[in-house]
Amino acid sequence: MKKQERDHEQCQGMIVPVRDAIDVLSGKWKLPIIIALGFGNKRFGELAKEIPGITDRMLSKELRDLEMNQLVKRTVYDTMPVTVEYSLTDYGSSLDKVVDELRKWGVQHRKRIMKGV
Amino acid sequence: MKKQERDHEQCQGMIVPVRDAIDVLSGKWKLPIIIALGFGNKRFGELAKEIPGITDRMLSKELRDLEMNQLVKRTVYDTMPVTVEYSLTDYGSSLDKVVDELRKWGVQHRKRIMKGV
DNA sequence: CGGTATCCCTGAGGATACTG
DNA sequence: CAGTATCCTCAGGGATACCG
Repeated sequence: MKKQERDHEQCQGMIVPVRDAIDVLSGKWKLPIIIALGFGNKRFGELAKEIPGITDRMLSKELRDLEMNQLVKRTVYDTMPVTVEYSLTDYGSSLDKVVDELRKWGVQHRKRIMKGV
Repeated sequence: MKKQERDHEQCQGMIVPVRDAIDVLSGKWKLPIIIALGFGNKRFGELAKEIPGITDRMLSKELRDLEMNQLVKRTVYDTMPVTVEYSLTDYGSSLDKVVDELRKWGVQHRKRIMKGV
């Protein structure tokens, strides 16, 4: 096999899974929600406070998406009025390292921008 | 300071930089382009071949975005007809670990989906 | 070869009001 | 409290054609 062919296959081997990940995590809000839940289970209103700028509508929608992808678990307590608690699943927690690298890069990026490069 | 306040601040300290990163890397195509260039400098047509499904228009637009953010460098060679080569900047290469964690997670995710969980 | 110009459409995301 | 309902805007992205 030629070098270009090897390169091409290796390249696809990276691009395809990364695109799978992007598809699940797409949008402005999913990672912030996952991060917030990483600090402990939270109720709807608590999440809304923790995530700057999100509307109720988007929070509701994104939580549903994350629940469908089994990254987040929704638990309803039969109190009066009802309380609902959101938590990360183990699968959601497996994004830990991704989030951490993204955070580290983001910190460096912000520094760079601030210096006005 | 109370525990909730500490948690809140720590949480913001993660969310804000991650959102900075998301803003720069947003969309379906930027990370795939960066990955492809990680395998070596490439010309427009080579990139188009390497990235499944991208249109010329999107490739052109995304390359401009990445160039503006100094993740990618564009070099024009004065041949006939002109050839243009794209390469990762050092800054672009600094996304290395982010991409790798995303790839690892994506591989696991694909396995999980395939099992039909 | 390495793009641009147009046109178009969907869906992400925002604003506001309302409900059990 | 934990959302829905409704309406709206805009940008991401696709298709096709064309250009130096």
